[in-house]
Amino acid sequence: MLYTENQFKRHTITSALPYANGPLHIGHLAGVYIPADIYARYLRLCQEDVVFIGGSDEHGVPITILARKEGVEPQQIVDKYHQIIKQSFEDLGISFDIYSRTSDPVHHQTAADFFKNLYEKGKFIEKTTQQYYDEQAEQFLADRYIIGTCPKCGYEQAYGDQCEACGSSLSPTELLNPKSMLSGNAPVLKETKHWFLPLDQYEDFLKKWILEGHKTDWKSNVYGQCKSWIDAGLLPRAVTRDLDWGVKLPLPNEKGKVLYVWFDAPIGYISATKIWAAQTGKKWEDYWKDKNTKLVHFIGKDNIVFHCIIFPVMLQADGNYILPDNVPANEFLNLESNKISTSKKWAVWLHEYLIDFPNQQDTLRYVLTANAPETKDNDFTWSDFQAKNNNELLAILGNYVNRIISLTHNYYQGKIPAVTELKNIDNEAIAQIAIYPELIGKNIEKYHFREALSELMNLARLGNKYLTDNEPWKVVKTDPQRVQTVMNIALQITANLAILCEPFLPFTSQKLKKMLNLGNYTWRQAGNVHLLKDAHIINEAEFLFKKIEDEVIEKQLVKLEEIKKQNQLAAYMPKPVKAECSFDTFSQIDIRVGTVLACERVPKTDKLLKFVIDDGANKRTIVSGIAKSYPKFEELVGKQVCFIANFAVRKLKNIDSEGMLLSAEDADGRLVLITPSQLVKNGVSVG
RNA sequence: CGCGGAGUAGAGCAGUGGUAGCUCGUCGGGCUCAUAACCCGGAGGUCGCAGGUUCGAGUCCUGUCUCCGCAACCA
Repeated sequence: MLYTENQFKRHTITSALPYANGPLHIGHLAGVYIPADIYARYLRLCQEDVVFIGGSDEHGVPITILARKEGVEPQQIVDKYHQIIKQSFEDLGISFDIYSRTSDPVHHQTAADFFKNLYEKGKFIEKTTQQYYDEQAEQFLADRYIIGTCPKCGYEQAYGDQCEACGSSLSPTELLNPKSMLSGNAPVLKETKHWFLPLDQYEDFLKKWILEGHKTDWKSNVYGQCKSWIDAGLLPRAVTRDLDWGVKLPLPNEKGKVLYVWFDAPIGYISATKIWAAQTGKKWEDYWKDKNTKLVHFIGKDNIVFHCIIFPVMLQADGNYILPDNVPANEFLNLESNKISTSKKWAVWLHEYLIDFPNQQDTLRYVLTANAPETKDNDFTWSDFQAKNNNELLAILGNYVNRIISLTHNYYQGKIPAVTELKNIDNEAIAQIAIYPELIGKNIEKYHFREALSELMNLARLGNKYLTDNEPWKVVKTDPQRVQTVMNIALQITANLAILCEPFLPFTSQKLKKMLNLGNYTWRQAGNVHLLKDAHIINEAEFLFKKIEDEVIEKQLVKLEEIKKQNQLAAYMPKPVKAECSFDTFSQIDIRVGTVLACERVPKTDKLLKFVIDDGANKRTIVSGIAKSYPKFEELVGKQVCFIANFAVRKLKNIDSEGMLLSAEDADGRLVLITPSQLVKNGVSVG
């Protein structure tokens, strides 16, 4: 039984299938899986009939490219990441009823059947087009895998779909001198036949269903995005690809073609349901073809068009399926002000988090829920992570539980005391407690998870205030009867917290129930002060949360700093070669080797070091601006360096500098002195 | 002038016409059962900018700047 209007018998909850070409990061969790998990856990606590589906998306071109790069079969790539991803979900407590994968035979069969069915009903249009083909790699090329010269700005590294230098969108045939990224050869145009889903024929359906039907209940970002697509006019969209990795096209005489990954991926939701139903003795059709089933897709904003336009059109074309009731897409989560990026490794990886923060899953779940990008892109920072753990989770919730349990053991040896007499202040607290299940539940049902979590914390705040207002530690000396009542209610609040925190903080809920010896209650059974019976025995207190110290956060920040540096190095592009220079011009410069005799900082400067160099004949002073790159400059003494010997003397900070040290500037701006690879005589020339 | 979303206290976020709110931080006080945690109170914002509609605008309209995402074979 739910709080908001509910005409549904059961719920099918899907979460976007993560692409199996890399591990999961906090962006995935915050955007999709935590909200979906809260929703699923909540509905189960409300005793609703729920199936919560996840799985790996294992097809598509990037996986074949990655496999080629690593010299393995695509199957090995997806096996590897499927395992890692699945494990991360389990460890984080994402309570999928099934976590499947699109390489599963049941999925291949389901997707092929789905296509064949639409094909036989004449729902597709066939078109033959010219497309670039790499003869050496023996495959057709996706736009992104063709590089050439941009016809608009002349940039030589433009992609087949877009020039990153001037920003204009391109089609591969516009590129001058196109080259395949696979072999480096020039691709050739070749005819190929594909099947298209005529989205344009469904415009009226989409207008009615989304623009009229979901104007108020869908989130503004989702609705706006759909409206924009529909208003712009939809075009037929290819549902097949020339590729050998994916679901084979179930038509005779059509070798080397597979279903477009976006056609097959959402069918993964259906095939996963089939597998789950077979394992549990349910009927999968109930969850996909019964009007009394509520279908909800949890996704990130990049996926809106596929879940709101394309997949619904597929379902509608079939005609027997239900459509999603809602698609609560989240915006994106940034990390320390920068976009999370798998390729740039700018991410907090879940499998690493679990090692660095063992048994602290709920801290991450809490932080990502409290700061979820529900209405706009939000930022994850480690200092915020620390603050939310220490000052909210631990201080408000963890500490409340701890003070109550400790007091119960101190005063009553762990036995729940009976209520003696209720005063106004108690009745007020009881009335407050009663509103929470509905308050939190309604927010969850409206997909306001951030708000729901904040209300949960308010219940803990209520407990803290109730305890402070009643001061049992004082009253116990004069009126022990009164303390029994206060402690009983305070304990009942703790029991309510144990139940109501389950969707958000499942590990904490588990621990808390164990501490209280609390049985399994449904959501509806919470909200009152009769959860713990008189004289019921509770267990010893244990900490729910661990304080996170500065050093731990510092370590994470250093890790990110390191990644930033590596990215800078990786992104380095050599500068264009300078204009031609004659040998005569070059030989006017006298470059020599010398040994550093002394080296010291020039006072009141940031960058300057003063060197004394043995140039074979004399000592010479050279001032060089490399101090930032050599914090341990004293270690340079004794090293051989190269310098320009015939520059005119130049005054720097009132020191005569007799030459210039040669150094290479690394991609990150660090200066590295040039030094002979073997010991040579001081004063010899370099040329 | 492609489309969509967003710009509100130091930070992170609510708020779709009627005296500007929440969490954290900060300052002051109280308490001492509790992982220096808890409770109370204060300070702090001309709601990106400029116009307009209205008795009244963060909220509606127009323009403008900035950030993010998407642009249909990047899955």
